[in-house]
Amino acid sequence: MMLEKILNISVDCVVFGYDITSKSLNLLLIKRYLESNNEVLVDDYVLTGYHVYTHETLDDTATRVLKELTGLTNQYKKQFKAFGNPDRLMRPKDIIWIENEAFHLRTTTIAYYFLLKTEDVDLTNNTNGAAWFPVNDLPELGFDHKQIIQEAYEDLKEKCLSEPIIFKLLPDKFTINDVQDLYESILGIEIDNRNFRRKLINKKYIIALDEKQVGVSKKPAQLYMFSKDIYDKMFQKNYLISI
Amino acid sequence: MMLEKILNISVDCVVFGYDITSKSLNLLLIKRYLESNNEVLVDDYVLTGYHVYTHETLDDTATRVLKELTGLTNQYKKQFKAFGNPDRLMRPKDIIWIENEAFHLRTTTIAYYFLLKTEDVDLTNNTNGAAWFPVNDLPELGFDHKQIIQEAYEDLKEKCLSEPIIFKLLPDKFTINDVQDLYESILGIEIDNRNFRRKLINKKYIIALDEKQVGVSKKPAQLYMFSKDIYDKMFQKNYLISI
DNA sequence: AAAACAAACGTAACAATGACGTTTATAATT
DNA sequence: AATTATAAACGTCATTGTTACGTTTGTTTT
Repeated sequence: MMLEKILNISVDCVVFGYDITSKSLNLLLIKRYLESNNEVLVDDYVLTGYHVYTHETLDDTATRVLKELTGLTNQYKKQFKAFGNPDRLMRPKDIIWIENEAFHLRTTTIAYYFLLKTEDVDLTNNTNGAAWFPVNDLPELGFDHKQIIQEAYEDLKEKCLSEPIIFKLLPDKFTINDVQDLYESILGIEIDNRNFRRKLINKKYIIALDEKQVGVSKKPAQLYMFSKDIYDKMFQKNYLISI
Repeated sequence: MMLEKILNISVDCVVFGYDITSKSLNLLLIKRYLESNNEVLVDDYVLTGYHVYTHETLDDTATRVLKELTGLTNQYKKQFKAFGNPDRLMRPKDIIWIENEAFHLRTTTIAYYFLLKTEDVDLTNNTNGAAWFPVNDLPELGFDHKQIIQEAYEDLKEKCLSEPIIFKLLPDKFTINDVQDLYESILGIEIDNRNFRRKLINKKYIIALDEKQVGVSKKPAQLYMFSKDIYDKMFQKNYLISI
């Protein structure tokens, strides 16, 4: 018998974290493990997510989910797509009873991604098996979360070319090479350091600080910061049509 | 008494249509009018939309909604955002009864936009008061549809700069000036015709036909077509970082 | 034949990018 | 204290893409 389905809405969060030390762009995933009668039913990783409380906005839900997992608030957040295929049954065995009728629970998820620094997240007291994985070396993933991650990553690749969101992944003070390393990690390309350096230094919103790197055993690099104020002020749409 | 809300999912469609004759970018909206005891309760326009059938994908729903309104299929379609504030009560007076408990129906909508030609839509037999409105001269809008339209338009403005979606709004055969007029309509800017012309003509995927305009009382313009095949083949990501 | 119109052409100035050699500042090593 | 390794920083040149604008060409209307 084919059961009717009722709709449910959740939010899933793709949490990107950059580890500046290892120059690795990572994803925060949650371990899922279920066994019954010595048989392993589920053994994989999933995104963090939760259903939408009735009085929350979708953004509220995403913010809450991130906070519960990492303790962090005020991180860069972007809603990038809704996934709602009819076969998205989060718990296929579960049946909901309404008015003596049985329903499957069909879950549509609104997917967000976050950009933050791995060093800002403390996983030591974490009880749900959360762990970081490099985006290019992910474990087995549950549900359709592989696809969700893929689409989030594509969106990130595109957006980082035209908007200064890259600085959400970096500490407040960074070197030019930090930025280059990050672009190379995200895009999987190599960039000429001399040209990239000149390009960034000439931007008015990339501000040289009175500080240099400390604790390095070579010439310490100049530290810079990104000024969102200046960026926003000087940024007028130039409408470059590049089709 | 504050009722609990239950969740519902719908799809709303922002239908952009370009009228090449009047050079106007339009939106297809539906008249909403309700009165009771000679009192006008609702008198405005809304987007077309419908709730998601349980066995449909979200894309299916959008396709169905467009077909029911215009008869058209295979038009350019893009899911651009989900809107799900808790105060989105589509029919505030309506109450749903489940297990002898009363619920408000909270509707989350997955918003799509379509790009097509007004001339492809036949509204003469239409019964639901659908009509075209220039994007810059919209009537009073119901629900939060003004915001949804605004965000769709922003997305379109951005996307048309980097992807050749503009040709979805034009007939198969067009002049260079047609393309320029459309860009000027969408972006609200003026473009130097000579440079724009050269730029486009030099693209390998803008193909000159063996035809010229007919029925014009001046020098007939060369007709062109857009080759998606060539575009896709020659388009390799160049990763231009332009922050 | 002349006027009107818009497509099409040419060229110069400028800005952005990319490739690559050279110089400079610092820390570790000897 | 001198040397060396390293990477930041600088300079130059070629190429490409964009913008501005004067000029020419082809067609239709009068």
